[in-house]
Amino acid sequence: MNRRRTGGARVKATIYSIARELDISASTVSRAFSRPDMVNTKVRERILATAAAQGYELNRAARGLATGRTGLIGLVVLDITNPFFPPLVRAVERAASASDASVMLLDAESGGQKAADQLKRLSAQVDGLIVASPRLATKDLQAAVGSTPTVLVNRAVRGIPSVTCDNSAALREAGDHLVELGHRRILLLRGPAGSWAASQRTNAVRSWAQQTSADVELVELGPVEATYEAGWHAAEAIASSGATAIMAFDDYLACGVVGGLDEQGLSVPNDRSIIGCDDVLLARTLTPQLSTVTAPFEELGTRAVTLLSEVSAGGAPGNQKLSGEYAARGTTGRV
Amino acid sequence: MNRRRTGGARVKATIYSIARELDISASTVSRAFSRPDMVNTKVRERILATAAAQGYELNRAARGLATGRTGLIGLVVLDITNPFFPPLVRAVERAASASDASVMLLDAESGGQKAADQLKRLSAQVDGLIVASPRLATKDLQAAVGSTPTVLVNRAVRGIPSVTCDNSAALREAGDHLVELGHRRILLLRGPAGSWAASQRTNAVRSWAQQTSADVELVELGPVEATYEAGWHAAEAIASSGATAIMAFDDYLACGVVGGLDEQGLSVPNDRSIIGCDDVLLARTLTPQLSTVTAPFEELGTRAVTLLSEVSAGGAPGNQKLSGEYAARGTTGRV
DNA sequence: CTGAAAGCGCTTACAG
DNA sequence: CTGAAAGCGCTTACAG
Repeated sequence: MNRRRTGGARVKATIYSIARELDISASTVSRAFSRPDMVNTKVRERILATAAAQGYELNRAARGLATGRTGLIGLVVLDITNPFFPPLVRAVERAASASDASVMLLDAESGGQKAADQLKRLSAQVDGLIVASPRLATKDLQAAVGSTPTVLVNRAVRGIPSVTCDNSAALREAGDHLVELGHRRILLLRGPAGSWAASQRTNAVRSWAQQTSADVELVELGPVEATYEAGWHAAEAIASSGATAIMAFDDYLACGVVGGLDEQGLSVPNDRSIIGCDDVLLARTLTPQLSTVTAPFEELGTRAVTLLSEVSAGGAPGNQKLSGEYAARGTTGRV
Repeated sequence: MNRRRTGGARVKATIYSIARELDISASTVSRAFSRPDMVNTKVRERILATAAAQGYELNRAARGLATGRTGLIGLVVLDITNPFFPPLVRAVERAASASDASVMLLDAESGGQKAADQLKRLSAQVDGLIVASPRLATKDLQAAVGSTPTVLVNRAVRGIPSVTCDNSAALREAGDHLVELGHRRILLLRGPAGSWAASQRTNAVRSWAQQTSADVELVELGPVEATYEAGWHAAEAIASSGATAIMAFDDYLACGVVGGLDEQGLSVPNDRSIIGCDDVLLARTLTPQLSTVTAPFEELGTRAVTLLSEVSAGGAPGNQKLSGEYAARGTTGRV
């Protein structure tokens, strides 16, 4: 057996290969990485140097086995293809890597039993779960999650910490803005049935409509899927509803409505005004730009990661509420 | 110490806890999961039953340590926020989970040294890497990847297998379509400097322009970033270029141009025609829908995963070329 | 088909 | 500050 050795040993670098080369114990090498202040500075430096020379990379699976912590965060999204999720994924990824964790992504593809099974499998491999998958049935969720620390995004389930976005103030403001612009008959295009966010937003708009001093008439349409197509198809009914302004569940849906209204020969904001929610990429690429309620993606992600580490540490944090802000842009005009 | 025991043992389920309960060896339990046909059917059934009863989930990190394969695929994307990536991520995720692997996501956030470091770290934790990050410097890429099996998406680097999309035929077709519609002065809005896909597409359009029998004059603008804003800002120059049609590097950029042209008082397709590339979500949500060259996301993802497993198995597959198709939609009209 | 045993690459309590 | 040793939860060659 003629092992090729060029310069350093060409064997796989481990704490042992480093220890051998330096003639010290593997324990010390291990400590140099896991608890650097426990080892002599000189020694540590030599370890780091030969680690670099050998191209050593810590094997996280092995560490995970020894410590019981994998350094992995499972991130479950409803549908990565929905423009709401990419900015959230990015924020979570950033926050995770800041705390030296990596993220395993699971695209739940709209929930269903398969998603529940995959979630169950995932939950066993990670330190914690961040779930942004509003459609997963609560029971499946609880069952799949088991005892894995979990935090929910934009959804509240009894007993599971969450970070949610309270848009009621912003939606009020949005409604008031429409009133100022002279709108009186306003259509609320409700989001998906069973979506926590959808019912929150619906309630917020309803209560605004009831409490406003103006003589507002709220027409409701839905529930509908939160997709462009759904919005597009709703446009006909919207056009004939007599409403001059639309408050849509989210931007994605709102963009579809704008497209569909165009098909009906109606232009925004001249013929109709519309307001979305979330401020996703589509909101900015729409011409004119969509008036909307912004979602603080960056913070949603950061807080989710922070909450998760609190749960992992044994805490029982409550629900964190962030809030969106109304941004009047190009799709709201005088009646 | 009063351990609570309700029904089954409340200890963590492992192959040992199952073995103990069934009074068999852990080896057999292990085989029941890793190589089921090696164990007696009856025995296997009992194992599976008590595993379910105990809520056992295989610890993949432990398996990984033992086998040297983690069951993890690292997926590196340039920028998850760019609409090109979500469909790709989804396709990869699907294909991975079909072969019982999970994906670890790394958002390279436009490359840079940080991304290279993160990649290096990631590469040590996964069985293989799928890299869709055109900006990562080739050297960094090669260094970070080391000996980890890797496949590139939409980029070709000597010595690394890849799956790319050859759009030249579709771009020719797109060009011909513009000519048919009466366009003669056509502006090529080039993508980012250093992007492999951008140079491919640029070359394809140039060679089409040279070879076409029509009297086409190709005006070039760029390189520019592939973002909405970049497209938007390019619109002024485009408007004054005298070109009646634009072929843009990708859809994202094209949508920005449409927005910017609108700002210039120019409408699409009446005043200008435009064609994008990739067929991302934005292409469909634009009003009118964007004429574009479609990218076969699903296949891109599937093939990448397949290629990766070939590399892991010791093969040295070459580059796989898929191809896009021209889809004439609403943004191309008569001059 | 099954079991005993060694090993994967770390960590960490314990003893120095 | 350092080392020897046990252990994390699996897999697998080897012997039966």
